[in-house]
Amino acid sequence: MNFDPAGPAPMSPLAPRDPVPAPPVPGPGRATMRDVAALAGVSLKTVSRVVNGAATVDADMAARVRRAVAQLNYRPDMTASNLRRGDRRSFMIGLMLEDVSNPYSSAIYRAVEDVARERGVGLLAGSLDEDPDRERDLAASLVARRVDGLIIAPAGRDQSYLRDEQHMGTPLVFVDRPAALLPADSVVADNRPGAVVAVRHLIDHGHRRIAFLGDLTSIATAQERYAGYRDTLRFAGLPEDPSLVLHDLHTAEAAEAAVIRLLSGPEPPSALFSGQNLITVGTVRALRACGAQHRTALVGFDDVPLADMLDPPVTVVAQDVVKIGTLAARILFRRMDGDSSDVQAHVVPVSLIPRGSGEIPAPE
Amino acid sequence: MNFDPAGPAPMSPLAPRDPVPAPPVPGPGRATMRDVAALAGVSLKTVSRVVNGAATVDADMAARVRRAVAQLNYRPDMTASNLRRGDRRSFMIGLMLEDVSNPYSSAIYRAVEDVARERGVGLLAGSLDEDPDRERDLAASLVARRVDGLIIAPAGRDQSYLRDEQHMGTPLVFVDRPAALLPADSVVADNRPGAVVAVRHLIDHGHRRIAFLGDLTSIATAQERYAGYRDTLRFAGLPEDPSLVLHDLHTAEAAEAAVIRLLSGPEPPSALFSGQNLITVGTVRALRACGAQHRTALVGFDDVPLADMLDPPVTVVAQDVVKIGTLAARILFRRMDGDSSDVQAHVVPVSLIPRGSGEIPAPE
DNA sequence: CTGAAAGCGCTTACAG
DNA sequence: CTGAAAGCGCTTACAG
Repeated sequence: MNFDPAGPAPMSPLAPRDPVPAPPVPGPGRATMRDVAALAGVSLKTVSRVVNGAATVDADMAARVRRAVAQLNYRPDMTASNLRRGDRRSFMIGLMLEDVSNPYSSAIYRAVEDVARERGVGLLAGSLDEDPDRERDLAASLVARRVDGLIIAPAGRDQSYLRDEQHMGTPLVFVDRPAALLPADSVVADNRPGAVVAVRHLIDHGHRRIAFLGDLTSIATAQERYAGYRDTLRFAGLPEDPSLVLHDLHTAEAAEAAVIRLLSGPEPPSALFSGQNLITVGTVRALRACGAQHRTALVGFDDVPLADMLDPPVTVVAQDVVKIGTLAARILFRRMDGDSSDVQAHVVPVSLIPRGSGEIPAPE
Repeated sequence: MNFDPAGPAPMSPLAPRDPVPAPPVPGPGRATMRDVAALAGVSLKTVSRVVNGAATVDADMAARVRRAVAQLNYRPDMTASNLRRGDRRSFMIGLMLEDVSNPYSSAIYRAVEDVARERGVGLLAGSLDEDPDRERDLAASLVARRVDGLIIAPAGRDQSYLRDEQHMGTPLVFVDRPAALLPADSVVADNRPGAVVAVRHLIDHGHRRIAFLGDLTSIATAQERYAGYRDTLRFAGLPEDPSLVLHDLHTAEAAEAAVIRLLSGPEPPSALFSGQNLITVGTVRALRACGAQHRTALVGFDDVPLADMLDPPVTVVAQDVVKIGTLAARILFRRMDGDSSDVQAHVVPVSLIPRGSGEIPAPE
């Protein structure tokens, strides 16, 4: 069967469709409060009162103002009112994330957005891509835009450059990773104990050769998870085999290649602990490529979409990302409201979700 | 084996850790250009020149200014300079998405961010959750913040409320879905032909009872994809069975429940066309729950992470999301740069990725 | 090359 | 209850 159905033919990319003869042409400039005042025959200040909903305005005047507002299509300029107002609040907060297109980052974004929206606060966000220079650039640009607070998943190993801004009164809350060389609130997952639970789970299923697949060693959470892995091996009296420790696997592709090499080696591990969601994805691909998915156990840190539908389903230690983002936002707003209590490091618990891959037993 | 390894004990949630005695206390107010000028013993205007990198400043004076800037920890206030500058540019654009935590939306965000970053432009973004009221609220708040342009994946069926803003000179570009009742540039996927390709693929594998699993009928892309489904059935001379057409499946959960009911019915379809990524996820779950994943064919619109690792791997018609976002951003900046050519509807092609689920043949 | 004056769009602080 | 004046932090347009 081979045919072309009715309906519009597929169009070439970028082809114009329905060209509109009249493009949007800028008309006259924007109306200001002055213009509204002139049209309504009142003072500028009266317009200001009406626009800001002050109760003490004569009903007649208010009506005239509203008519002028509608007629001129007047839109208040928040930017100008912020400048003059005493508190200088911009009603924007900055959000610095690893990569907005990563599910972890975007879940944080959404959680923060939901809290900010209740207060009429906008989000100005950007991705850092693990680049400390980008971190500093983005921070500077957010400060220049006078955000009222900053939520940061830091890329670099030193946030002391923010000290001055902090002393100027901009609250700072760190998510996912704590601040380095700067006292500031933070909300992070229970990384080290979470890794302990993951590795212990594998040991409990009889494994003694357990590989660690870690993210960039520059990342605090990667360090913590590795520490949990080592702690657990040591406590169980198992040797740490350096050939089973793979660091700096930042992408799914890097993890996939590294795990294929590992499994093709002379003494492959019987179990894998993956330190992060993209690494877990690459590891799943590698196991499949080697046909080892049913004999090599796997526990991943961070949940992965559709992990429960894979064969075998993937056991993970899951973070409560929404809780982390929501908590960070609440703390930030509390600080913006004047809370000056001691800085706190909040730790959000993780949970082991056994699904199958982590319960594969060690060969006798 | 059951033990507790060394290392820090798991902490209770929200427990304070490393309490810092000295909380961040706001110090003196922010330094202004006036303060810098006074300290450096020059005029305000000279400070302005130095800060903005004007070449025509005496080296000695410039050095004094720079020293004062460092000493006072002066940070330029972009918000104030924007107000005075002739062009009134805020160097921010607004981005209105369905849901930032959805992979489709966050991929658009990242693509737009990458283009905006090259120009030093920040992103002010928000989620609409298919709510037309939220769309209007967010648009109003972005306009009040004087964004230089707007990229919109609209939720409602009427964007004419933006006409005035458009005439005021704010460029508007629509992504994923075209603008309704407003002439504006748009960048959308090749929805209807993409659906044709998907359904034809199933027919080519012998299927005659093909179900349509669609998103909210209020969504333009859902309408287009449904139209493509109908076109293809009609052209193939197949009857459209209303019991096989399921609309308004907006979440994975809704899709899962509906597909389970469908498959448990008297005359289940032999193939499924899923109209969107979350629906595909729910459908995969439903097929698995019914044990039907190897006998019921499935083609999904939009790619799904790990779709290639499922059993069977899921055949999809994939959009080039990065291209859509990048193109929308480029068009917006071109408009901001003064391009006043005709409004265009850009269509980005989709591609069929056969992986297994779509190639399951019809029973005899 | 440098600076005093005026003003961006609005709100504050004060008189009437 | 209403409005004329001053000023938020900065840049423009103009003299020197």
